[in-house]
Amino acid sequence: MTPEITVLDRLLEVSELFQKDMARAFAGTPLTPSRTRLLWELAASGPSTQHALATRLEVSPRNITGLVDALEAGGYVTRSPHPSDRRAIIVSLAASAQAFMRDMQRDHAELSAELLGAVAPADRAALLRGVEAIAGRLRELVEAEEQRGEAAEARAVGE
Amino acid sequence: MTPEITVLDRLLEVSELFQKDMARAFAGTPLTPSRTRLLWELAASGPSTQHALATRLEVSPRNITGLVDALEAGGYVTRSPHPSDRRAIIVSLAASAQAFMRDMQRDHAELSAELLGAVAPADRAALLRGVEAIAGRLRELVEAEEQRGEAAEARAVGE
DNA sequence: TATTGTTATACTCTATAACTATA
DNA sequence: TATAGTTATAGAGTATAACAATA
Repeated sequence: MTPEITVLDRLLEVSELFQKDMARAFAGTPLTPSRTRLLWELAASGPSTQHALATRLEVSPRNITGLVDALEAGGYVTRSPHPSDRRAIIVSLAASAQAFMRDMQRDHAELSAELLGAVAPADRAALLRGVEAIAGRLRELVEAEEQRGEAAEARAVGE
Repeated sequence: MTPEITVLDRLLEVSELFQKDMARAFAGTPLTPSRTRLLWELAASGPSTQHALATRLEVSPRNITGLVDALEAGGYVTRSPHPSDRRAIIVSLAASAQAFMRDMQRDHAELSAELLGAVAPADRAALLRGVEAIAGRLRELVEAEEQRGEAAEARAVGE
């Protein structure tokens, strides 16, 4: 009774291969998956406080301190004072990192196109719809889990 | 010029959500993604030496030592001497973990079915073909990268 | 009193290198 | 001489808790 290989397994394999590819691409640089993720977030949302980054990336503020420390040391980001709140720090992409992120985005788009190109043209629309449906359903399931978890926590606190 | 959301992005999102779901499911247990991965490997391939696990999971033998230490302490696996090679150690799933893994496989299969169920029946065949094609192409790309890397290493050693 | 970021501490994952016991 | 696993060491990601400066 060997378990069947399912669509889900293939999706997870794609993600694993993708991460392997990234790791190889960034070997020899100070960029790690977590740091790269922070750079993507900065590229997408613009200069942000560390607190905002922690919230959006769903990690602890302490964790952001470490990631920003490393990225700042590598010249990828800069820290500057918040104009009105002297407790806060604004993290921005360094000028060179902006060009770097544009390259990353271009490479990512090219890879996406390359992979979609491997799919039979007649299958592409259904593939897109199908993946969208799977992502949507999984989002629902995870959200339901989260709410159940929060409810349990609230009960525990209330006791 | 906001980057488009692509099939690849959706695939990566699915993987991220899946991992989030796993993390939630294993909260409060000593099971982490790496340890769970080792358990899956043992369930799939049967009792194995640590060296074999290191090779198949593509991590260092030292890393396996730590993972097996934790899993052994948690009662998930047992270490026993190799029958003919006194250097080697055989790692096996503990009896309780065998039942546990059957449950995991069942849950995984149910989740896969649930997600495929969210896809319009008419789209399913094309989805399967499409995801297979993407995984295949990405496998090729990563393999090509690997070989280029090895060639470069060989040149460096030869110098 | 609440919030922002940091220091302190701890655990996990991971790797390389040196070492022990065995092959 | 080569291999299996461990000890030693180190860097990275992550979390919580305590604390300083500011709101």
